[in-house]
Order: sequence, then C-alpha cells, then structure tokens
Amino acid sequence: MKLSTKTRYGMRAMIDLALLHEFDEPTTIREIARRNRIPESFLEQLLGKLRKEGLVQSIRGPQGGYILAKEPEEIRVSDIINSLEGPIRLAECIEVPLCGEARNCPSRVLWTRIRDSIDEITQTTTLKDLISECGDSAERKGICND
Amino acid sequence: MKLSTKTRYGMRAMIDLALLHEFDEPTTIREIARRNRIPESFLEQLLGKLRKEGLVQSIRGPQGGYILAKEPEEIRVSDIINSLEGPIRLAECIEVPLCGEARNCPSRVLWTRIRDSIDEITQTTTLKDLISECGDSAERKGICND
DNA sequence: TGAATCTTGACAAAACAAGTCGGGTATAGT
DNA sequence: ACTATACCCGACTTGTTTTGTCAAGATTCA
Repeated sequence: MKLSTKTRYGMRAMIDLALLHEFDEPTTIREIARRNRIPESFLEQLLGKLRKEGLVQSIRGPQGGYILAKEPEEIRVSDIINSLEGPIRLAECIEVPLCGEARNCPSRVLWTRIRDSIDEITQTTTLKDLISECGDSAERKGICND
Repeated sequence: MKLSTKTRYGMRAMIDLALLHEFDEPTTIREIARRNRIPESFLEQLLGKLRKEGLVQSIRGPQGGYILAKEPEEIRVSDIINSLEGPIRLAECIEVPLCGEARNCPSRVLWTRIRDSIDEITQTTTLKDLISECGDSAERKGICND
C-alpha cells in the first residue's frame, strides 16, 4: 500500500503554497514545480483538480499564478487527498456492504478500523498544523521527493 | 489509496483458515477458493507466500491441504500483509530520509504519522481478535468480496 | 501405481500510474 | 489592438503493476 505520486506531489505543492501564503501574491506553476521537483505539466493537472475543489485559486495572465483559496487552517489534509485521488476506499464493501453479514465480517471490521484511523488523522490535520509543527526552518531546498 | 486484491483475498483466506482451525484438519485450495470467491490459481500464489513466511502449513497428497502454522492469536494482521505485499511504504522518504531536512519536512511528518497509525492497528490485531470480535455467527456464505 | 494435492515459474491480458503534448483561453501591460 | 505570460483542458503515450492463467513437476495416500 503506497501513496500515488499525485497525492505526494499535490501535498507538497499545497504545503509550498501554504508557506508562501503570508506574502499574498501568486506563484506560477513553473516556480512551484521547480521548488518541489515536480514535472511542470503534471503539476498542472493536479492544480486543476485542487482548483475545482476550491482549495486553490488561479489568476490568469501575466503576474498570474496560484494562491490558496482559503487560510491554511481551513484546509484539511483530507480535502487535499480527496481532491487528488478521491476518498480512501480500502475495500469496496466498507462503503457499500456487499454481503448480508457485513456486521459480522471479520475483514470488513479490520479494513473499516484502519480506514477510520487514517480518516481521523487526515480530517483533523490542516495545512497550518503541518507547517507550524515543522518550524520555519523548513526552507525549501527542494530535495525531498515525497 | 486502496488495498490490493492480493491483500484482501489473502486476509479472507487466513480468516477462513482461522475459523476452521479448531477442527484441526487441512482444507484444500479449492475449498478455500470456493468459499471465498477467489480464483483458484491466484489463491495458490498467495498461499505460497504465506507458507514461505511460516503463517500456514501445507500438506501434500490426498487429504492434504492447508492449515494455520500457528495459533490464531499468534498471527498478526501485519504478518499477513507483510507476507503478501511487503511492508507498507506510503512514501520512500519515510524509511530512508532523502533530504537533509527530514525532521522538518511537513509532508514527511504527515505520512509518518499515518503510517504509524496503520501499523499500530495491524501489529496489535491478531486473527483471533478478528474472529472473536465478530461472533461465531459469521457462517461463510461467501458473498463478500473484500 | 494412480489419483489427489501442493509447487513453481513462465506467461498474458488488463488496468493503472505517470508523464507528455498541443492547442485553447484569459489578462496585464503597452 | 497586440503581445507575452500564464492558466486550461483533454487526448495521447509509455511503462509498470495487478490480476490473473497455465503447464509441468513433486509429494503422498491408499
């Protein structure tokens, strides 16, 4: 079980935007891509999804770019993940019980428990939480790939 | 983020074996496959991995089949997942810090926290836990696909 | 011996992930 | 109005992974 690069890249991009949020001026795809080592045209797709979900705002034309559409404390990690790859569905039957014995199905109980535990984290962690926990020393040297 | 069918099938097969454990006689691949709606030759592969990890024991020849190699309370969910698809690696840099700022990397902090939370569940839950929590009413009607 | 059963590895189809590309649209500045 | 900048969008490609299938072999019981 691993995260898609969509999710990893997208999260990095959002953190990047959150760190720049105080400056209140847009950053271009190109800059975000360069700072975070993300292929430019791939990032474009991801920002498109994030925009449609209302997490970032785009500004077209010269001097344009992207900014967060909300305050960092209003953007939950789950919002980002949902935008990029849809909700976490460890198994079909968690969402839509397939068998009549769902309540007593051992594997369903297990997957549900794991999913709930992931949700608990992603739904209670915001971008603000992430960047403030990590201190301001996180100057983007752009080496991390995750 | 979703579970592979390898993991879902494998877990179901192990639960199946755990439920039959008290009878102390082997079950054939065919029977496990039929009860759990798993392609026979695919299940074959999965049981091979589980055997190599010492989780199940095989008995060849007529009246042969598979049984658990340990008591259900000695088999953790994490053992099963590790056998089938290797350890959960949400992102490379969790295991091997890639950048010099790992400690201050917001996304790394996030992925690590999620992974730890998953590990906590899989490492403390055994097959015994799963089947005893679900009551004995779980008669395998074999409809569930997860 | 012969039938039942596991064992192993090669192979194949389908799905998915990751990334590219080209042409379009909006806008600021001149 | 023109032009350069920048986002927008969908189709396409490429490579990998997943999800299997299959055949030949090994072991054991009766």
